[in-house]
Amino acid sequence: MSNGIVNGPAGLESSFASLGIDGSKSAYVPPHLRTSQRAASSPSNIDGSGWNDSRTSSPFPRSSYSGRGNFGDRSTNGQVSPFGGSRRTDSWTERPHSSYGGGGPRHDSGPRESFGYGVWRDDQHVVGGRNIRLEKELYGDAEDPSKQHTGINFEKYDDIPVEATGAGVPDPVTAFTSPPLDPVLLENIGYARYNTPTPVQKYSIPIVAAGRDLMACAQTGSGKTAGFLFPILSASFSNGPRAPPIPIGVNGNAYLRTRKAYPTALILAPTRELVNQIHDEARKFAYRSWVRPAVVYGGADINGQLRMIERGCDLLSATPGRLVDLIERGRISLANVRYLVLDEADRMLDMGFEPQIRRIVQEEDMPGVHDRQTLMFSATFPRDIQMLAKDFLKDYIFLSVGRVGSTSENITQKIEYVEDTDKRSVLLDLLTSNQSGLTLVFVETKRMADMLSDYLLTNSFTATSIHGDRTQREREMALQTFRQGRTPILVATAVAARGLDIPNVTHVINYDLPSDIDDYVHRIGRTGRAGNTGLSTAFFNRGNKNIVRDLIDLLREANQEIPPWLESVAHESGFSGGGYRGRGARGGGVRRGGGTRDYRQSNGSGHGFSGRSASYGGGGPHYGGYGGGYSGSGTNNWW
DNA sequence: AAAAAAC
Repeated sequence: MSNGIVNGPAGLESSFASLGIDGSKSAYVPPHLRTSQRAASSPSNIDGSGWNDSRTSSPFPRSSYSGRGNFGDRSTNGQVSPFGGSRRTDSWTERPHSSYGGGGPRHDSGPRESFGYGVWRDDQHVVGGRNIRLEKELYGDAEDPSKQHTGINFEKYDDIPVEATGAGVPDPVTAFTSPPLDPVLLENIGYARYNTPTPVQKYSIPIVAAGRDLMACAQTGSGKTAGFLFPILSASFSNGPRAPPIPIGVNGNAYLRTRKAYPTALILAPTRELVNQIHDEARKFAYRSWVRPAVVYGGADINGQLRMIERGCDLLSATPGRLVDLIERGRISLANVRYLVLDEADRMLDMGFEPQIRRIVQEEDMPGVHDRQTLMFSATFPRDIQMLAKDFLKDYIFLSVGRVGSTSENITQKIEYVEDTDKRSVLLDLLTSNQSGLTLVFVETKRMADMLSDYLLTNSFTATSIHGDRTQREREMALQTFRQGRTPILVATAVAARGLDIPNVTHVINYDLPSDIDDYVHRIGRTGRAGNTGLSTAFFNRGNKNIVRDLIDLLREANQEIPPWLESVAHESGFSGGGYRGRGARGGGVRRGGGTRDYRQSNGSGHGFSGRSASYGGGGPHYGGYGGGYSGSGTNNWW
C-alpha cells in the first residue's frame, strides 16, 4: 500500500492551486521548505487572515449572534434563499479566493458568497444553494485516501453486539431515511458517501430524536462522531436556534450591544486535535444549513477564533480551557445550549478534567440537565466514571456497541519482553520488518517522544512526533504528515491515544506501556479500523507489573495468545487483590465479561433506578438475540 | 510520575 506517499495529497494540491503553485507536478516538498506553504494550508489554521484559511475560507456567512435572523443581513438572505438547493451555482463558486483577501471577518457578504450556507429566517430553514468548490473541500474525491472514512459499507455491521438499557429504549433505525432525518442532512450524508448507519448510529439517531440522554460505549471506528452529529444536526435543521435570551430591541438594536455567540450545541473533547477532527465532520454535515460549526482550542491564535465565532457559532467543538477563557471574555454564552456532548467522556470526567467540566456545565449559564440533552461517548466507561456522569444526565439510556468487526478479530496483540536498554534496537527491528502502512509508537513521556523520534531520524526512518510540549502548529503538522504518509512513523504521548481517526494505521507499538489498561485499549484502537486488520506490539518488562493482571484478562477476552512468561510475571506479582486495579472502584474484572456494562444493571447498586432497565435486543431484523448479556452472539470478544 | 488542558 502506498500510503499516499506518491500521490500528493489532494488537500495540499488544492492549496497549491489557490497559491498559483502547481502542486501536481511537484508532489514532494522538502521538509525545510514546507513550513510556510503548509502552514498556510493547514486545516487548523484558523487565524482567518485571508485566503489561506482553507477551513473557514470561503464564503463565510452570516453571523449567528443573538440577533441572527432578526436584523442585519436580511436583504442578502432574501436574494440567496429563493434558489434553494436546486440551482446550480458552479459559476459563482469559481471566484478566486483573493476576493476574500485582506483578512478579517466580512460582514458585508454579497449574495453569491452565501452559496453553501443557509439561514434561519422567519421561523423557517432557508437552505443555501450548492457550492461545488466547498463540496470538494468538504468531501474530497472518492479516491482521496486522506478523506476516507469510517463507517461505510461494511457487511459486518450485522454481527456486532449491541445492548441498550434504560427505560423505554426506542427501536433502532435500519437506514438513513427521512424521516427521521432531515432531508438536507440526508443529502449531506450522501455527499459524504455514507451508505449505511453503523450500529451506534442506528441506535443513537432514534434515542436522541426522542429527546433522551445517552451514555454510549463505542470505539472510534464505530462511527460515534456521526452518531451524535446526525441526530443533533437533523433536529437543529428542523427546529432552528433557540430564541436569544437577551431581550432584543430595548433600544431597538441589540446588535451593538453584544458580540456574544450563543451555540445551540456544545461538544467537548480532551485534546485539541480531537476537537479539530470533530469540527471537520461537523462542517460536512452542516453544509447548506443555517448551522455554523465553529471550533476553539488552546495553543492557537485566539483572535482568529474570535473572528470565526463572530461569523457563526451554532455547533461549537471545544477543549475546556479555551472555552472557559472565551466565556470569561464574554464572547460565548451557553444559555442557548440544547445539546451537550462529552466525547471521550471517561477522560473528561477523570481527575484532571472533571473540575473544568463541572464549571462549564454547572457554574456557567448552561441550561440545567432537564432543559438540555446530554450525550456522552467513550470507548471505555469505568464504573466510577458512570457514577460521576450521572450528575450530568437525566434518565439516560446506556448503549454499548462493539466495533465493526470485533476488536479481537481485527487487532493482533503481541506482547514482547524487552528490557528498557534493548527497546531502541528492538524497535528498529520491528520498523524494518514492517514497511507498509503507518506506525504509531506510544511512549510515556514527552522527553522520550523527542529522543526517540530523533533517534529514528538518525537511523533513516522518516518519523515525527506529537506531544504537549510541541507547538500547536508542530502538532498539527505532525498529524497531517503522518496521515498523508509523508512521515509514516509517529512517536506520540498519550495526546494521540484517544479518538483520533487515522486511516491506514497498521501497527501500534507500545514502546512504553501505560499503567492503566483503559489507556491501552484506547491506544490499540488507533489501528484495526473497520474492515482492516491491525497489529499491536507492546514492550513489556518488570517495570510494567502494575498492568499485568489487567493485560492478561484483556488478552484472554480478546482471544489473543498469552506468552507463558507473562503468566509467570503475574504469578510473581501475586494473585491477591494486590494487583493494580485502576481507579479502585471498578467492579470485578476489568473487562467485565465482554463489554462495559450499565452500572445500573448490576445488583446492589441501590440507586433506585425506576422502570427496570429494559434490556433491549433490537427490534430490527438484524438485532435479534443481542439482548442483555450478549448471550446469543457467537463471537463476543469485544469491548 | 506523566500527560492533557488557557493566557
